Order: sequence, then C-alpha cells, then structure tokens
Amino acid sequence: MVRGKQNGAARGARIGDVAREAGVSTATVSRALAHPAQVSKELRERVGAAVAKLGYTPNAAARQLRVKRSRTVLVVTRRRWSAPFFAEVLRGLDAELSAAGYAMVLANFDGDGGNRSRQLVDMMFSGTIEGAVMLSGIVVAAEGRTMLDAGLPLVSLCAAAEGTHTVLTNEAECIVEGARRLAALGHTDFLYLAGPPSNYNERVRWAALSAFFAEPRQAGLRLRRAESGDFSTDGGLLTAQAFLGLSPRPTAVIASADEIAIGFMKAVRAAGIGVPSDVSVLGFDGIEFADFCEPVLSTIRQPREALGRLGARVLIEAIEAPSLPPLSHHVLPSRLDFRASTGPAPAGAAAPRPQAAPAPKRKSARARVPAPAEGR
Amino acid sequence: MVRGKQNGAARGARIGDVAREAGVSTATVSRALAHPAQVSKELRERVGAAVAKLGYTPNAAARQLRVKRSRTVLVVTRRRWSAPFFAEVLRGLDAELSAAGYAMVLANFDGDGGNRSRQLVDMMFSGTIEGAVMLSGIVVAAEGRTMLDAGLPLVSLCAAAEGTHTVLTNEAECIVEGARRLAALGHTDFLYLAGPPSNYNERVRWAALSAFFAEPRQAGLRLRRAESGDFSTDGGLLTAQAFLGLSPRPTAVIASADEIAIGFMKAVRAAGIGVPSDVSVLGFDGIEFADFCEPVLSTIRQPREALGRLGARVLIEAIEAPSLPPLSHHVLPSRLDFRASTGPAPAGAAAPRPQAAPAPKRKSARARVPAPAEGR
DNA sequence: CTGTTAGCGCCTTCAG
DNA sequence: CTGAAGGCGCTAACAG
Repeated sequence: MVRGKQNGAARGARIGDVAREAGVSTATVSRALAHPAQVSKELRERVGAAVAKLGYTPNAAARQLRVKRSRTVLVVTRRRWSAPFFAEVLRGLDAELSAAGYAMVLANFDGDGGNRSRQLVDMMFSGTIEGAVMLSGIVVAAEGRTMLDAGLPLVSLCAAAEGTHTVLTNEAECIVEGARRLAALGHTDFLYLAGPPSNYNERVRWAALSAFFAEPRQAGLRLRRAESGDFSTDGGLLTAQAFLGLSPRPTAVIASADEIAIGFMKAVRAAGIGVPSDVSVLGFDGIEFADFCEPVLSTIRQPREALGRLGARVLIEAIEAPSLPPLSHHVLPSRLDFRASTGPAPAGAAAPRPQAAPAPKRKSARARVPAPAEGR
Repeated sequence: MVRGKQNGAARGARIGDVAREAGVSTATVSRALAHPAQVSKELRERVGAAVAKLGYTPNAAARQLRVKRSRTVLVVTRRRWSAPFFAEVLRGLDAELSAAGYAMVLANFDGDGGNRSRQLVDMMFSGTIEGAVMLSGIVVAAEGRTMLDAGLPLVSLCAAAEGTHTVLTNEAECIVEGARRLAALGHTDFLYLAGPPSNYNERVRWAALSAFFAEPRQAGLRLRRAESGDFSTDGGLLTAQAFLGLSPRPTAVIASADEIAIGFMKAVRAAGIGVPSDVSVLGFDGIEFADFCEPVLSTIRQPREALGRLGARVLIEAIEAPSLPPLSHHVLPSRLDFRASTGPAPAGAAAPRPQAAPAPKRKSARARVPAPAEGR
C-alpha cells in the first residue's frame, strides 16, 4: 500500500488511475460513479471493477471545489448546557443528518475572546459548511460579520434568533401551567431557581413566570427568585442556601432545570426540610435522572430527541430548497409531569385560594409542517 | 451583498478580487494571509484593507486541494453509550481540538447495515479527515477496507484496538480493587450487573472480575452475573428483577455503569431491600448523578474530560509528527470512591473472612508522556 | 520582496 | 453514449 512521505496526505488512487485501469476516460469514471444511468452497462462494470481493484475514493476537496457542495453542516453548542439534555438533542440531529448523507461538524462556543468566534464565522464563509444549527441561541459574530451574513440557512434550536429558522418548545406556557397547578394545590409563596441569566431559555422562563405572577388576579401569590448561576446540580445547592435563609420560606419551588432542582432537593432535605411536605419542587427538562432522585422529580418534559430531529430536517430542507425558503418557525410541545416532589401546600401555609384561574386553555402551539421522522 | 442563484454556494470575494482591489498579485494576497512576515509592511496593510473591504475568506476546499490538509478530525461515537459519560469526554476532545485549530466531525456508529460504515470508511479515504478518535472501540470496515487502511492516525479512546493509539483507564484494576474492598467488608456473595456484552469495557470489567474470583485464594467468594443489556437505568431495573429472584441473595453488587447501579438501587429499595444494609452497591464511571441518588452511590470515577483531552492531544501529535510515530498507549487512573451505598455485609451473612489479600499493590499504571493540558 | 505560472483532483460542458 | 478540455480557487515553486 503506497503511503506518502508523510501521514495526512491521502495517497490513494486518483480518478485518472481508475480511468487507465478501466481503459476509459476520466469523464466516464466520474459519470459511472455519479450518474450510473448515463453509462453503458459494460463500461459501468469495468469502471466498478477498477474502482474496487484500486480502492478508489473520490477526493472530497476536489469535488467540493467543483460542485460547491460539502454536504456538511455545523452544529454550535454551548458548554454550559445540561449534558443529558444536550446529548439527546445531538442524537436526534445526528440521526436525521446522517440519514440524509450530511456530516456534522460540532463546535462549542463560549464567547472566548473572539478567537472561536472568528473560527465559526470563517467557517460559514469558507464554503466548508452548507448550513448550521445553533444550540447556543446566539448568532456568533466576529470582525463585523455574523454567521448570518454568509447567507447560509441557519436553524436556531431551543432559542429564538433573528433571521434564522427556529425550533422551539412552548416552555413559557408550560412553566406558567406549572405555577398554576401549584397554586391550585394551595401554594402561595413561590421561589424560582434561576439558571444563567444570559441564557435564552432562562430568560423566557423567568419572563413568563414573572408576567404570570404580575397579573392582578394572582395578587395573592408571591414570587421570589434565587440564582444558581448555572444549569447544574452545584447551582442547585447554591439556591438551597438562599432558600434556607428566607423567612418565611416559600412552599413551592420552580427550577429552570432538573439539575438545579435535584441539587436543591438534596441540600434542603439534608437540612431537614421535607419534599414535598414542606416544599414542593418542580424541575424543567425531564432528564433521565429526574426519575431516580429522591423524591422522584416533578418536571416539564421537553421532547429532546424530537427537537434535534426537527431541527435537522428544517435545515436540510432549507439547504436543498431550489431557492431561499421563507424562515420557518416550529413549536414542539413539552409536557408537565407532576410526580412525587410536588404536593399540597403544608397546612401551616396560607389557606388555599379559591380556584385561581379559569380552566387553562389547552396547548395552542403545535408543530407545523414537517413532522420529524420518528421511525428509526 | 452578492448572493448566488442558489443558497449553498459560497458567493463571496475570491482571491483575485482581493488582489485587484489591493493592486497586487494573488500570490501576494496568499502570502500576506498565510506568511505575513514574507510581505512588506505596506503591501500587507493594503491587502488587509482589501480583505476587510471585500469580506474575503479563503475557500477551504480549494486550499485543501492544494495543501492536502483539512485540519479536521473525525470522532466516532456509539449511541448506546452513557450520555453523561460521553458528554464530558466530548467536552475534553473539543477543548483540545479547537484550541489547536482543528474542527471535529462527529458521527455515531451503530453498525447499521453497512451504510454508515461505508460513509465512515470513505471519509477516511476522501481526504476530508486527517485522523480519527474512536469512542466506539471498533474499527469500522466496509467493502473490504477498514478505517485503518487509509493510513491516517487513529486513536481508540476507552477501548483497545489493533493498530491504533490507545487511551485507556485502569478499569480492570479498579473493579478488582472494588471487589477486594467489598470482600474486606465481609461480603462473600457477589452479583455483577453486566452491560451490553459486545461492549469492550463491559468485557474487560467482567474478565477482570471473574479472573479475580477464580483465584484459588478467593475460593470463599461467589460471583454471579445479571444482564442489563445496556448501560442504562432501565437495564438496572432489569437486573433488579434478576436479583430479587435469587436465593440466597447476594450481599454485594458491582455494576458495570452508574446508570445500571442507580436503576438497580431504586428497584430493590422499592421492593423493601435496604442499601447498604441488605446489599452494597458499587457503580462505575462517577457520573454527576451518582451524588444525587439515594443512597449516594459508591463508584469508580473515570477521568472523563481528561480522557477526551489526552485523546485529542495524542491524535494531534500523530497528525503533526513529521513521520509516522510509533503507536502510543496511555493509561489514565480511575479512582475508587466508597460512599453511602456500600457497607459491611449484613450480620446474617457469612462471617467476614480473614483479610483476603496482601495489601493491594498501588496503581502501577500512569499516563505516559504528553500530560493533557489541564488548564482552561 | 513580488509576480508569473503550474497544477492539486474532479466534474461538466461541448463535440463527436 | 463517450472523450477531450477547461477551470473551480488556491498555494508553492521559480524567476526576477
């Protein structure tokens, strides 16, 4: 097997070698591979044999230079994301992308001083990438250009962003519904465990929740806020400290992530607080381990893999559309799941208010158009 | 901003446009960008201005075709992996790779009927990739060629594979040490909760454990095995069923993954079995949630991010070495962490044997050579 | 220090 | 249906 003087260089056969071996022209080899129908059966077979014999694989860079397609997309993540959440979204993305023959370049973005930003923006402009999925919720910019300026299709997953296709969940509705359910259980004193304040989802959730509590007819309810700094169990421990210092103590806690809720529960229980006897806890995301902490965590389940799949499908459609399609916006439904960590307000607390609101309107948002392929 | 007739085509300025704008040749533009030192200050600035004015980004495919370097590596994962484990290894990989200016293509491999296999093997031969990290533990093959045949550097992470650089942990030692510690606590009746039997780590762990129990001087110990089918909490529930059907019941359980242990604990506790009063449970990996289940899980902590970082460093070194370096093999230490889920054998069980073994020899394996950059 | 030139490997008109 | 030829955009010799 011929190896180059150095590793790194692809040293295999080139199209000319195959042509010579098969006794045809390079054009015929190219056609036999890309458009078999345009080549006579005999030549097609001769070419196939030569390809197999020489172990020929077309050079991707050369092809790309000609056809201007890389069949590669970029996926931008954010390090501070919840790992279990992230892993499943990624799984959905990979499933759809690879099925459609696209490769996926993964890149973390943490706003580190412009260096990584430039890498990402350059990637958009260098022709290596045909589109991008952003899990970061932010359109990266560097040197006066943004990822958008390259004119490639962009999908923003789990976050809204100007100029991109978006795939979201009805997280705002869900968190309000959670608060409403807790209120119906007699809770009047709430604590919100916040994630990183710069995070899109954190903001949406807080905005929805505080707007709800600001409604005149929720006047009997009180909402406070504790900072975790992070979607992490450590952050949850932090919020527990804050909680323990409050007086009176809230009886209902809504966390912006399951990790936070799990950390919180562990710390307050260690301090002798009962869950849900003293305080009810509601998480967010529906990660696997919400089922295995003590007590089993009530949570808002997000359709993680479906988010990934739909994001991929939207991007692929935009890439393959004959002309730039209009920006699409999808909303996938999350699901409130009350379990052992939530219960009625403790007896000592304020008496349950009369039924707080008219029957909450059913989920209005539904996924539009391309249903994510759920089958394998 | 000029847009092509269709999206997907990079329609920005080309090097010739920049050259014209700056009034120099294309060679000078190329040099000013790649080797600024070789160009006079004045021209360098004129080129820089033209580049900025036109928003020029070199076309990656064309460059790649010339220089035969893509600065891209492939990372092959396996879907069935534990997500929290995987996420952190990936984090380590990304950190080192991006710092060194490499892009990372991520691809799941699940042996799906040869289609994905061909994609992966082709990638190795098409020049898009300069090397690969395999988290799958298997060298993918298709149509008579394997990923190895391309002659590119390959790193096998967390699994041994012929012909690749490997980065492993001392998992075999650790699991035996765990058994020894449990024996020292008086346990004589053991159950191993197996992961997927085709998995490399599963096999190593089982092999080490069963070899230990087969030693003549461990004759008083008994080891059985329950199948989880998977590194998952669901798998753990399955093994719990098996456990509950055993008679007499083992008093010490060693799981091949924390997820399995967590699922197991939940199910047996629901059945009225105390942990560790009736049965001690030892997990494997040290995932975050091992700290948040009930009781806190004893486990063997793997240096997940460090594994990723070291894997990346090894690969980069191999890629950038002037000539093919010899295959390297690194072993990173894992750490046994006994906590609340393990305790003395219950009183009813066989009396503690006299101290089982001579003081276990200290960890002999250490990471050789390139210490993973731990900073930032 | 700068410009001219010759491909890298492939695909795709354009003739035949 | 097949072959010849040009060029995608860039860089690295080689001259000057």
